[in-house]
Amino acid sequence: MIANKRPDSRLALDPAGLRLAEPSRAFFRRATVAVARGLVGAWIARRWRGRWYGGRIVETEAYLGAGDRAAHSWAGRRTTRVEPMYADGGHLYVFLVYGMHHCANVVTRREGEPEAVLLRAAEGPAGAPVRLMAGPGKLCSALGITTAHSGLDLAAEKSIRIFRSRSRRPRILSSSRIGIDYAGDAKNWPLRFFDGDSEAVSR
DNA sequence: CACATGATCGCCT
DNA sequence: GGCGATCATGTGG
Repeated sequence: MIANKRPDSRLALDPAGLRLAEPSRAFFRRATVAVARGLVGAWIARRWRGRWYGGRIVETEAYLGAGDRAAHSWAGRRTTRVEPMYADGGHLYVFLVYGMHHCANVVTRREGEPEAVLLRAAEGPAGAPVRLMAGPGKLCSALGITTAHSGLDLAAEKSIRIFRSRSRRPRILSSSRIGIDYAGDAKNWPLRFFDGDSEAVSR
């Protein structure tokens, strides 16, 4: 068990409400764009001291590996930090940006194929501030996710999990990705996906 | 409302 | 030594 940052208590979930189809390894191994779309509307949940906390994902971005200038694995870059991106689909890749904010990614494809989906925003359960997780750094902060969780296997570990929702499919819109002006032509690729009806999408 | 800035550190050149 | 897959706060129009 990883005993670090505590999740925001307002994100407490009823475990009974988490009886949703849990993505299998095969779900994460699919094409990265398919996973990025499939994660919009899914739930991310973390268990801390025996209780569950989490939210419904409303915004994601796909990062396509060695050929994607915006990806940390661009040109085959492989450092200790990025290593989890090279793991099998379903692992977690967490990194620190600007020296203070964490960003959580779900690794896709197979071992040796460094692609991932950035979790950019989520909305908490009823009662939680709508924009508490409206941004990748805020999402990690609210759930207490840090680099200590990087490399964790979502399909095997029990502390952080992804659940697919049974409710209505969201109206998914797309756009170019945020904050990657340095990425050349890749900056215009339509790899950001979000729930067009959510108030928790980042701005 | 639209910028502009500071915080803070690991990775890359 | 520069800058980033960010965010909160401050200024000015």
